[in-house]
Amino acid sequence: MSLKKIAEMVGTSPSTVSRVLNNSYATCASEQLKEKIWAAAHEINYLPNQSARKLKLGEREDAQKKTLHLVVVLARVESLAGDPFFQELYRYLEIDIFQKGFTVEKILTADETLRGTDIGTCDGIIVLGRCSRNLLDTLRRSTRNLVGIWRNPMNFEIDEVVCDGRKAADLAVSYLIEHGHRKIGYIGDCSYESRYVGYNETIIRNQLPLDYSCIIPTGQTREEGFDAMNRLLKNEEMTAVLCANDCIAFGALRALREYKGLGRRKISVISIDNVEEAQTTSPLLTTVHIPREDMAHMALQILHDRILHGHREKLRVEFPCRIVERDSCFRV
Amino acid sequence: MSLKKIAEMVGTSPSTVSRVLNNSYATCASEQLKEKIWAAAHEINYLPNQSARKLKLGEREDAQKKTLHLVVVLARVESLAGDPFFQELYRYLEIDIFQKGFTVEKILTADETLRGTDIGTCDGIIVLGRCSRNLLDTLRRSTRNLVGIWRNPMNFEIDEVVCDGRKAADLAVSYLIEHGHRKIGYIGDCSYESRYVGYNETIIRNQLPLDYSCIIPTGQTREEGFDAMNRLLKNEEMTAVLCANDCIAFGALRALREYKGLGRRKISVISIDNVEEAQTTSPLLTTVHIPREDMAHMALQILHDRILHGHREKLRVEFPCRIVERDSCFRV
DNA sequence: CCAGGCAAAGCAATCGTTTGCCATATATCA
DNA sequence: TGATATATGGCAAACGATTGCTTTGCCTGG
Repeated sequence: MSLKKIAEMVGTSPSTVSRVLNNSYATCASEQLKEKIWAAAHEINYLPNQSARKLKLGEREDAQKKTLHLVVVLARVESLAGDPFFQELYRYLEIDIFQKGFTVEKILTADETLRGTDIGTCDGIIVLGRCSRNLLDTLRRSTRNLVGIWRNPMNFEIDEVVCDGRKAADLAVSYLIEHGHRKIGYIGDCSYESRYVGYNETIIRNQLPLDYSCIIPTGQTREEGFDAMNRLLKNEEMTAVLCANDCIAFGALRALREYKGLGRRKISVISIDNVEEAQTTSPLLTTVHIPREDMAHMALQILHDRILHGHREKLRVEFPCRIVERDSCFRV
Repeated sequence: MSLKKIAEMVGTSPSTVSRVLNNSYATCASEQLKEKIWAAAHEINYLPNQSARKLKLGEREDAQKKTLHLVVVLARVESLAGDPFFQELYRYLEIDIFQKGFTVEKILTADETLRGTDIGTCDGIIVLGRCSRNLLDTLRRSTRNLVGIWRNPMNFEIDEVVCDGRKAADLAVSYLIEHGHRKIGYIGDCSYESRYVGYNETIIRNQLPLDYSCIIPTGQTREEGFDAMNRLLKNEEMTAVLCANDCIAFGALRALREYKGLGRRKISVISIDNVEEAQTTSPLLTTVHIPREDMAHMALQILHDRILHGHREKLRVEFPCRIVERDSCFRV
């Protein structure tokens, strides 16, 4: 299944076969020979060896080659691979890349080693989610076409497409405050997450009390959201809660539905991400939309432009987020 | 960033550098030289060119090589890429492969062309979801290590891991019948889907009337499920409905929640797949569990075994499915 | 003092594809 | 007819990594 075999079959040389199969030159073989070559190729079901192809073609620095090979790096697999936000984001990227006729390779990494991967020879890299400076430096050394998609602002020296988690949280908390809530809880990651910072800032800016018994540090799964909300329900003054992401909120909503405690309590729930699932929960989830699709498109566009036209100064595109009002928040 | 460059830096030959970096032979260089080589490699942040590596290593037919490269083919992108069943299935595969230290490449294809992909040189292929005989033949010609994961039995001549959609539907409908339902609707694909066949068979076997006004042929999105259920609600005798997959059911449940029609109707909803989202809907969805995780593991195990120990006869592993009882079905 | 053994390192071929350049053969024109 | 284009196709050198074989030098035992 190599060019040489085809060449032997029809009695010519590999070079001619290559040129015919790639349509490289109009006049490289007679019509008769061309036909025989195509026939032979079909007969043995020829597929070019991509390794050989890339090896040879890699030298050529012309960015006009038809098929770009992109790499998407997902660091911190443990926490990010299961997050529907990144799953949906990646799906948008993948479909878009597919439709453009390019190829992608997704690289998972937990310990940030990149051995065995193709990042050295690809045309561009997209990094998903916060990652270490160390990893980023490694990536920077292997390509000049590097775009990050973050949910937190990261002052790295690469092109970035961001949607600021601090602002998203601000939007959500402000929305709750406008709806008359004074005692607003928080469920989610409290260590690095800019969303937590946004929550904090907005509470303080509005001179509301910061009650640490209303703040439940937790992971980002449905289960954890469920448990956290059950704990939070012990606080009788709290009327609303911001969940750091939708998954947590799905669990929280379930806890509320199953709540059998005293009295009739209507707790408002808001969160951030607006993944697809938020359209069918009960009640439908009010959440802050992070424009994954737009972000994916923009990242790809920047990368494509970089590859074709080289580098200008560092680019930073920030997307605004917006509240999607559904049924999980009430006025008090 | 090539072996040659490192060799030049330290004043030796590429062969020696290769052997040192790969630890090929213990005695291939003096300690002093080794150190210098490692230092140089770190300095220029050397990463081996995978294309060159694969090209060279490809010849070696020994299956003992440490790092297997697998390919997962997802045909019919349009309909399958957005299906959470396949997303979750792929995630299990991906994580498992990642943890084993192998590499994967996911190939999307709509028109079934495989040009530009690496299927010719990989160690094994997994096919996700029903695909054409034509595509399968192409794949078969490029590797002997080929496993399909189907939701329908497909009598192809390759190893397959299946969970029979007909039986799943049978299970679901029987469950409804046991709960006293006589007029059971169906929402979903009616053209090829074995699930529809199962629905039909079970209705007939139980001598229930087959009412085509209760059967809504539709796609597989939440939206379509929502619309279909709204149409179905016009039929006043129907008390239960089987949705061909969970997504449809999510939309259907929402339609029920928002139903403002006459009287108090409790429609039972059951579906097939048991994707993660089914754990947080309202009401929690009763559904037939398709063991994606087990199927993924099994497929990988078969493939691994094939690669290491060659071929015996064709393997076919069928996984049983089971009802996961939650809150969306009622007794009449 | 010499044969044999081993450590240290290089040579060169190879994987499959592409492509610049060269060599024919045939056609065209002055 | 001789000179010049043009069609047709092959040669061989890359791309980067790996590895069998060779070479060189040094040490040791007889």
